Amino acid sequence: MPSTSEEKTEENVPELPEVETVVRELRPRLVGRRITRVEASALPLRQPWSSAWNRAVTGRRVRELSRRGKWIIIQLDRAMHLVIHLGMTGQLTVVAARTPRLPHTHLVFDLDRGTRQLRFRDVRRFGSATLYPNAAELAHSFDESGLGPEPFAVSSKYWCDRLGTTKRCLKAILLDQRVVAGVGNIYADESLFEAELHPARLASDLADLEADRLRVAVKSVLRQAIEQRGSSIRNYVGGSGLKGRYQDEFRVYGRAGDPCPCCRTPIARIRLAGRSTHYCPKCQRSSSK
DNA sequence: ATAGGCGCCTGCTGGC
DNA sequence: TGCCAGCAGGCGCCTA
Repeated sequence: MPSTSEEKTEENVPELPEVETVVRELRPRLVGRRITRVEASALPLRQPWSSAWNRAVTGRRVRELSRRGKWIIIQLDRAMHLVIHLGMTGQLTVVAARTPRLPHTHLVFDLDRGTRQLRFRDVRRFGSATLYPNAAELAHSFDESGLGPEPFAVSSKYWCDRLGTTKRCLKAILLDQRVVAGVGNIYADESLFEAELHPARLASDLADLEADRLRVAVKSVLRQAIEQRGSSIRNYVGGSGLKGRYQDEFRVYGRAGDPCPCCRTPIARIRLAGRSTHYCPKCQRSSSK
């Protein structure tokens, strides 16, 4: 295991592959450790950290780390669950306690004898940390928000049903966490390119074959991104100090004006579902084919 | 049901 | 050189 995990100052855009990478890298550094002290900054995150939670988590051991969509789930003793969302700029790391604390560090958990710390840093504070007393409360919370299935568990039938019964465009569908959990702006664009589908196409206008092409493309793009440890646009994510490499594989995202890797047509950039959207006007036709 | 807009928040960039 | 508008966007909320 690498001995240090330095934090970087730049930002990242954590979607499913980045969150998965964080979970994988933190798991061996966190599972089995006991939280011995908690320190919260004065500035609130999206979900303010309650001082009562300090007492609740102190003394508990970390049992397991998992991921659901873009949510990081830290299971503690007696089924208590600490759930973290990285928002836009969140970073979760385990470091030696002596490591200088960077600005915008909002939560610090001392581990074991205080030689190491779990730190949550978030420049824009779009992230959150929430404590659930048991698994049922957590499940209820996910349920209430309507969080959709994991991309790798989406069946062909579910997907075609969901797409067939909505008048929304494909980009909006992919960004909707209730349809499928974990896809954000980058992987939505990359998946639509992979599937050769125009982001503005109406979901209900797709033939089942086209819809399924998108389902498979999402899985494929996410899987490859996870293999590359996610994307580091201006930085990297995670606890091991290794950069993600998937940003080198982007075929449309952030490449407006660049030649399409398939046909050399300049990549277009439009605004869709309130997000900047990148696509190839030739490979991704707006009408069915 | 769905689109669109806003607010949250900070840091960077480009135009003048 | 300096200033400031614009932009980045996940999510929850609001209105039309």
